[in-house]
Amino acid sequence: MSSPKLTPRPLAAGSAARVCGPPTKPLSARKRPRQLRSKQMVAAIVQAAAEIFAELGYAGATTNKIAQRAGVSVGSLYQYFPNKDCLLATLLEQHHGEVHAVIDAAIDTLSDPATPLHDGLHQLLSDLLALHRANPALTKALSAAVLRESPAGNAAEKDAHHGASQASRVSALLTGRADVRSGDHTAMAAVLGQTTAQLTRWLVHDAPPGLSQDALLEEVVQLLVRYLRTEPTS
Amino acid sequence: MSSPKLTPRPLAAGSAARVCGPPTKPLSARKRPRQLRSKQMVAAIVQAAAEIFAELGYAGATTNKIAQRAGVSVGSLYQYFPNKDCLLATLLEQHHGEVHAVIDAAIDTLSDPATPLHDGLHQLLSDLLALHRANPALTKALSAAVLRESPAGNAAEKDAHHGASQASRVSALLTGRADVRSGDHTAMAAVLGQTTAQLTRWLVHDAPPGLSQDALLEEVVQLLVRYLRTEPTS
DNA sequence: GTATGATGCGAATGATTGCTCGCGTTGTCT
DNA sequence: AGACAACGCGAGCAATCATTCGCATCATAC
Repeated sequence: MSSPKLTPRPLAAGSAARVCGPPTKPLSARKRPRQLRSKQMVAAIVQAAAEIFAELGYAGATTNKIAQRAGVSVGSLYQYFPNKDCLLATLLEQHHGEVHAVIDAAIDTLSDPATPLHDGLHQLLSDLLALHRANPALTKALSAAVLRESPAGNAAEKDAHHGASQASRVSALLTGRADVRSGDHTAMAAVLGQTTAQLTRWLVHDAPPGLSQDALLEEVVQLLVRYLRTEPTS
Repeated sequence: MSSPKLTPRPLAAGSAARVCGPPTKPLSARKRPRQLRSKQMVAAIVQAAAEIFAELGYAGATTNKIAQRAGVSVGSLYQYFPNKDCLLATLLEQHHGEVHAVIDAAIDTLSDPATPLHDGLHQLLSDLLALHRANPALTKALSAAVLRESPAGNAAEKDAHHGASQASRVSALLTGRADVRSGDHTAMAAVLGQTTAQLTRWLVHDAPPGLSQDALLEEVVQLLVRYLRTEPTS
């Protein structure tokens, strides 16, 4: 449906800037943009892909539509992106980069013992929310696409890698703060991370009607703060 | 890609037991199984659809493969299911039914003030986990399919409806229990529900390696209990 | 200025798929 | 037995899509 099967798709991988489709052997890399116009073209294609994926979702998007929106021909698109999945991988990588930046900032903020847990988490959640709200349709499409199997192998790996490193930083953070209760900080960091990620998505994409976003955001912050803080007395 | 566009797919909706594709006008219902063999056939098709969706995901599944697995012809399949989406809708409805049953049971359990918050929530989480573990691949495929737009319109509606009724029951439950802190119980019920749903999926499908499932389950229970309970002192 | 490779193009290819249609079978009623 | 309807079949239609290929155009080195 979207990958090499018999004869007409023996091609493999490489992307605008890196390899991308790592499944099979013949890892023939794709061309890299050298001249100015081709770099602009790649940028236009990525932008168009973001729009089309946002509008139609991964399944509904077609490489022809993306090329058309970008104002280039399909052939040109395939000159820099070996296949549709690589477009997705590029977008995913970009988005993950933004998310990780926000998280890193939050980790830094909370590394200062003077920052109240509540404030740091509130800041994190609002930043994440703002990020998703900048283009809700795209983030939704990306989340959906990630769920399919074999989305974009190496983007997932890269994300998992960075994610793991962040998880250990968070774990250390928890251990370092006096206002965080003791416990298995590794597990707590994992729960914290997932809860943040999942509930952020929820707030942006399926906000329950009739409840204020701000109120819900504060509820989520409460959820996290109460989970982490040392009991007032106990 | 999967729905009527020009001329060759003017058909509309109806399912093995109910209408299913509510988008356009000509709501010509599908045949209903009357004789025994046709009922068996419908059951076989549903079973095969569950297997194929689980193995290949929604996108990878084809009606021909499903029919083949069920040991019937495509034509027969289309006699009872107007389109691929209806197969998904049927599976979704079935799964939602199971989930809601578990939740209802938990609500009942927790309605008894003698049941500790922790125990009731632990029970809920483990039941949900068991449910997902019964067929992880299928539940994963279903979650992924739901994320696409226009998955199966009326299954989503039905679920939303039942979900809303459960949310208000949970809200009342929170208000009724002495060990639950005061606050916006409507919002809290929403957060509670989402957290439960999302983290359950996480535990089943992306369990972080190196951490015991039981330990993580207990962490999630802690997350919820600490969120809800009245502060030991304050 | 002209040779050479990078760049760009888009019609065409080959495969896949959702779904229909005409015909043969089985079950039921009388 | 005869007749009618429910049932079941699967080749094939019409459409969609990812991807390719041969050719035209641009940039640059000489």
